[in-house]
Amino acid sequence: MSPSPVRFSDLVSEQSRAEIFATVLTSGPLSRTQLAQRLGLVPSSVTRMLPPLLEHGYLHESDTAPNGRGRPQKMLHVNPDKHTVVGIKIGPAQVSGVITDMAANVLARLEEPIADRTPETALSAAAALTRRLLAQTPEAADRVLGVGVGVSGHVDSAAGICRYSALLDWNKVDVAGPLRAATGLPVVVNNDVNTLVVAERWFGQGRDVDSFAVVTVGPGIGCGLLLDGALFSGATGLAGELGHLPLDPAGPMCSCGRRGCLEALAGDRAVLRHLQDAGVPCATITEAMDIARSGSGSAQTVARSAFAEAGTALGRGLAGMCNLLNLQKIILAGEGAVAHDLFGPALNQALEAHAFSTAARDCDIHVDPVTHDLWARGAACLVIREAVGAAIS
Amino acid sequence: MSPSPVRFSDLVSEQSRAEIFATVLTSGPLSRTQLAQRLGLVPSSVTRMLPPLLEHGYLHESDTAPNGRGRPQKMLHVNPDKHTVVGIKIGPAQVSGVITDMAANVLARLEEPIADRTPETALSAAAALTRRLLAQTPEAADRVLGVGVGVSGHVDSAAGICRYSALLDWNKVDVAGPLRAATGLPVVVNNDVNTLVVAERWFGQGRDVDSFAVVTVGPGIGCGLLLDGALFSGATGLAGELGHLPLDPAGPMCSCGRRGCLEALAGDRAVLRHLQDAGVPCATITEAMDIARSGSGSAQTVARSAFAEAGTALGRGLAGMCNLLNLQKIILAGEGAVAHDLFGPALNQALEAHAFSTAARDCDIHVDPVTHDLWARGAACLVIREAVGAAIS
DNA sequence: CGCTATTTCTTCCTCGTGTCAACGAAATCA
DNA sequence: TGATTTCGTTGACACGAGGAAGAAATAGCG
Repeated sequence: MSPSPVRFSDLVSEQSRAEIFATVLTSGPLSRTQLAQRLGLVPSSVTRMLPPLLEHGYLHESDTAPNGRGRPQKMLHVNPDKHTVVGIKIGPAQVSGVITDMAANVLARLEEPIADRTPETALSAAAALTRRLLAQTPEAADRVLGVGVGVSGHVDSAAGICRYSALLDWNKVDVAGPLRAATGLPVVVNNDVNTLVVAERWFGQGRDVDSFAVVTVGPGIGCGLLLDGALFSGATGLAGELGHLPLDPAGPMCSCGRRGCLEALAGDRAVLRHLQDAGVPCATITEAMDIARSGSGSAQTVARSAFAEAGTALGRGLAGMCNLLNLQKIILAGEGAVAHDLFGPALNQALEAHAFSTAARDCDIHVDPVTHDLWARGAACLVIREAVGAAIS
Repeated sequence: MSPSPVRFSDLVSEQSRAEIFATVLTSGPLSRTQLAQRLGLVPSSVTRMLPPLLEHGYLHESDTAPNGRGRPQKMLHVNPDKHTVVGIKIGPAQVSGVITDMAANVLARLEEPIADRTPETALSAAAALTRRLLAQTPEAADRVLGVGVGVSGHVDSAAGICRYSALLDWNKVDVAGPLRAATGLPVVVNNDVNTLVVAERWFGQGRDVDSFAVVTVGPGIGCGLLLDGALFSGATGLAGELGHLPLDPAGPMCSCGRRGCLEALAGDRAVLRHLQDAGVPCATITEAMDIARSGSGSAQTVARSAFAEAGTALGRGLAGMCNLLNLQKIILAGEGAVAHDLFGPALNQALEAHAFSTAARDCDIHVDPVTHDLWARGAACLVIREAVGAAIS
């Protein structure tokens, strides 16, 4: 039942071929000349590299399109159906998965609540989900390159393990091993926000941006970094812990035990606490958004100021990050990003106020419309990235 | 009088030759086999690349040293006297310069107070200093590779201009142009802290560290970053503005006009303010150190707590940076680093308290004994780096 | 002393990838 | 129809890298 993995890397072994593929994949249809320019090569080099990619069907040539004067260009584009990829996101209450083609188009999606967040439960759910996804789309099953997994917390990507996750209460959990054994497929694991970074870099808002951050807003504040064109993980894979930036020595207690972390000031819990302190009954962040958007009277005022306060804290945190890293773009994602209408103005104001020199002006803030399978799609990108030899990202 | 610049890069044009030179330069004498291992090459490749470097005298071969059984190794080392380099640091009240050999050994040093900090005054002082340095060491003058300049503030290294410097009150000042015209030498400009980063990476504490920061403590808080082995400057060269990390919304006003920046909490001025508020008369930071170290009674207590408070703020700021970047090392430098005995314990405690997971344990804090020409020596390293094609750092 | 083992370095070959210059291909324009 | 323009290919060549094999220079040992 377990399909044999296709060795994409055998065909696209050389660095330059992988780069050609990656460039065509992310930068849409390109003529040979355009491709050469983008890669800093001379056209003849591109010509020499192409045959294997075309013969094996990784790239296609479209009909010639007249282009004013001169010989028309033959556009190259990837054949998205050549391979498929599975992406899995492991959350504390559910495991969600997608199967996508090479362009990260979702072909099928599944989701499964899990009874507890033990590694055994989560990983067997992930394996089951993978099997069901493959069974559901048999035409994709024999072309699967591998499985990408996004896990919240401190992930050692090379070893395929999760070192520590507060959200999942995991400690040194081997993720790649069990999944590889259960599915017979190559498995790539990374931090969940890093999967978003790769996805944005390849197919999203980070396509032509050399330095950006993806900041997820929700129960916690997460952050993934792409610096000078490369995913940045830090010395031990811990980079991006924006959520625990100390912002206020007199601030509220954070779940990590310290005072005034960004997460304690701008996470869901901070908004809810603000409402409760003001005597407005409210249990979930969705409810808080409803009150702020369409509530009435003082409850609405309180709710709005709760989100504004969170936005101010987030703005100060992002300003700190911009000061330190001089990013070109920050992409706000995650479940909480839908409340951007509520915290956005305060965020921008605080960012502008605390950013040094041109740091805020240099940095675009972009809100990514949160689709439900964004996480899993990001995880799928991990495998595509791995397959082309990390030529990009 | 102006010596003709030697085109080092013409001889060491190829990437790999530059890498060989850089590796021998920074990693001491190496045999061909060791060199190959370090560069991830096979020994024969090293053999093939060496002849031009040896012929032109950039590298020397020492006598064979018996090495137990087997053919003895012939060690390679750089010939530091092959070229010389000028390093200039432009400060608000003085310009200092050094002339060094290829190993950044200082051959001569000069310093000149400047009457005002206008670009004209500072740059003509820098040019004069360069001329005097070369006149002073005629044996070095005909072998000068170029001039490296370190300037505080926001520097566009590629364009050779200082975009903005609060300390110097400069705005879009062309630094490289006038100096090149006045000296007839190639000029490399960068942020002053970045020159320290390069120096540490090449000859100092960052030699084998892939991700570290140099944090300068003094009137202001500066920071230069080396991330994943490369100097990180950010999108517009502004990266490293650690000094204006917002740490306390209720904190004191910063010179930048905001409240609670790290610089306002941990810079020299913060310490002095603390003393003044407590009624201890004290004009300079050196005086404050004296009081804290060898003062008496309540004045000493106040001074000590002033430094401790600064250390706590710095620790919180560094914790934020560690959380975000998961650095392997932080090197404390700058004039204020000599007060490490006074603020160090508080710094470490705050760092440990606010760092997430293993971020603090993963990160060594190192204090660099501040030598007087550290800055200018760093600027000299800029040129060496440029000459070898930025093969390292 | 001569032999072998050992380590270092070199020589020679092939391969992959890049450039350059010249040519062929396919359209528009006159 | 032919000139022009742009795109792509072909073939000759350079160069860095790897691999196999051999030369160089030592220590140890009978």
